[in-house]
Amino acid sequence: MGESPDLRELRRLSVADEVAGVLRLRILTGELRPGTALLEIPLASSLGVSRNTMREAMKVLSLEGLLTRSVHRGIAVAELTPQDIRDIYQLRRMLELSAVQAAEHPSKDHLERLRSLVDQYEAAVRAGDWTSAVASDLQFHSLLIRFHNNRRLESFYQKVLRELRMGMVLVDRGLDNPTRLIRVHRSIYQLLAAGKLQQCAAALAQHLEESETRISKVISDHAWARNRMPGPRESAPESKAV
Amino acid sequence: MGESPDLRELRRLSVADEVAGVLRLRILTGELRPGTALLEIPLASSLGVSRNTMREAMKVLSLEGLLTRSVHRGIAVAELTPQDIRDIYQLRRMLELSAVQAAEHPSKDHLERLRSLVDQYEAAVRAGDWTSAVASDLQFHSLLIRFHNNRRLESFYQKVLRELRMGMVLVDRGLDNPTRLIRVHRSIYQLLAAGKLQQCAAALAQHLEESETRISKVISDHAWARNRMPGPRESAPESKAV
DNA sequence: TCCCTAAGATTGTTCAACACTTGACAGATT
DNA sequence: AATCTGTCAAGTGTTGAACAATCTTAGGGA
Repeated sequence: MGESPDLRELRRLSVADEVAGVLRLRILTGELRPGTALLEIPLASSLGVSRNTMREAMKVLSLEGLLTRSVHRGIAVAELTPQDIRDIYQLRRMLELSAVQAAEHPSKDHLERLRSLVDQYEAAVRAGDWTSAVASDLQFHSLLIRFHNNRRLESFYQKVLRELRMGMVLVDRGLDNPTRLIRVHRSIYQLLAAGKLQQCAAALAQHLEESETRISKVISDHAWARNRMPGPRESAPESKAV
Repeated sequence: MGESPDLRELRRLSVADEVAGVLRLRILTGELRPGTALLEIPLASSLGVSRNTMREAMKVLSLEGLLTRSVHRGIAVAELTPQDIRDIYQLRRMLELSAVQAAEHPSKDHLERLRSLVDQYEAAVRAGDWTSAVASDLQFHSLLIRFHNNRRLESFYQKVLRELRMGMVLVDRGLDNPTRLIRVHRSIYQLLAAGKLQQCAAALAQHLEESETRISKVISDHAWARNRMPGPRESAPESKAV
């Protein structure tokens, strides 16, 4: 297929990975809704890549838990069940709270980045750009995990939050009081920067609690259209025996 | 390539996933040593599959962290750095200890499975089957995580332990005192079953400490053959920006 | 010796074909 | 009418061959 013959910027990424990136974005922004079936050939040609490349990209996303594949039946954008929400928030509590409590000597750089994300979040909310607000929100929380100083944990946590983000984008548009969340984030940041780690953890815990309540309510309300695919639905990503 | 025309047992797995399974096993048993370069075409034809299928399988394993790929330069079995060991054991402490402490009301079935793995471990050690011993060992620890009752966490943890297992198989053949580890495992199990969770956690903590010391010593000793690939080596699995 | 270039090898990507599953539909059977 | 069965189309799973892009290596020239 005819490509733009640019050598944009010495790409270090394979086309397949770029395609995975494009799809990931479309899923996370809600442009591709959960449950949507994805056909290999139309999707591949719409992006100007071959079917094999598209398959590689889809393999990536299905391992990330953003797509679910059942053999010979097709691929669809993953859907979050109430159980998924419960799992994810249990992990958030476990990992974010202990991260904050481990933040004895935060680096200037790290704090600065957190503050910047609070600002971005505020700007996005005020601008009404909900997709971008959700992104800043989750990036903020993801950055908290960095206090554990463990790359594996960080990449796992980003994967977890990506799954959540997929649900949040659809969910929170009609949020009653978004400016309140700005204050909450800012206060979490300030307590952290002031070294009041226990208070910070407490604030964070309450924030997570409210967040889970809100999203799990909406998710279970949306459980109407989920009556197809009666087969046993695996909520965890593809995996093999050890 | 000529296949066996059997319909063995209505396979629910794609060939690509089966191939991934074969390679995973070869890596985890140490048949494929860390650092080994993998060529697509020879490997594919040796398993009787096409190159595309082999690529899909390799994509899976590289996302699992068992293979490292650098564009246009090839794929190799991943190597554990001392930093990796540190990360992994930090996670093990964080997740296994809290799991044990959460085991207030263990199910009969769960306890039974743990006990069975202790037995398997003992049998493997006595039989001198080190590969299988390592497998039982890590399965035991992986099963501890189940007390968290969180599928995402469980599948993440299995991935982490797989990375570790790759290193352990090469490492521990000349272990000075393997029967001592049998006693340690058994005592961890017994404390758990007796509900003495704090003592159990303490024993587990010490066990992990010794284990880390032992393996990190051997890993850093083995750091001689690691002088190729001077480029920036990513130890975390492939990932994209959020 | 050092730099440059060309050749070879290997990966990245595309294309076209075929086999196999699945789901749906139409006709036959009761 | 309801159910069963065979057929068929759509879509995925897999293959094999080709070409493009890139890295590595070996020579050749200064």
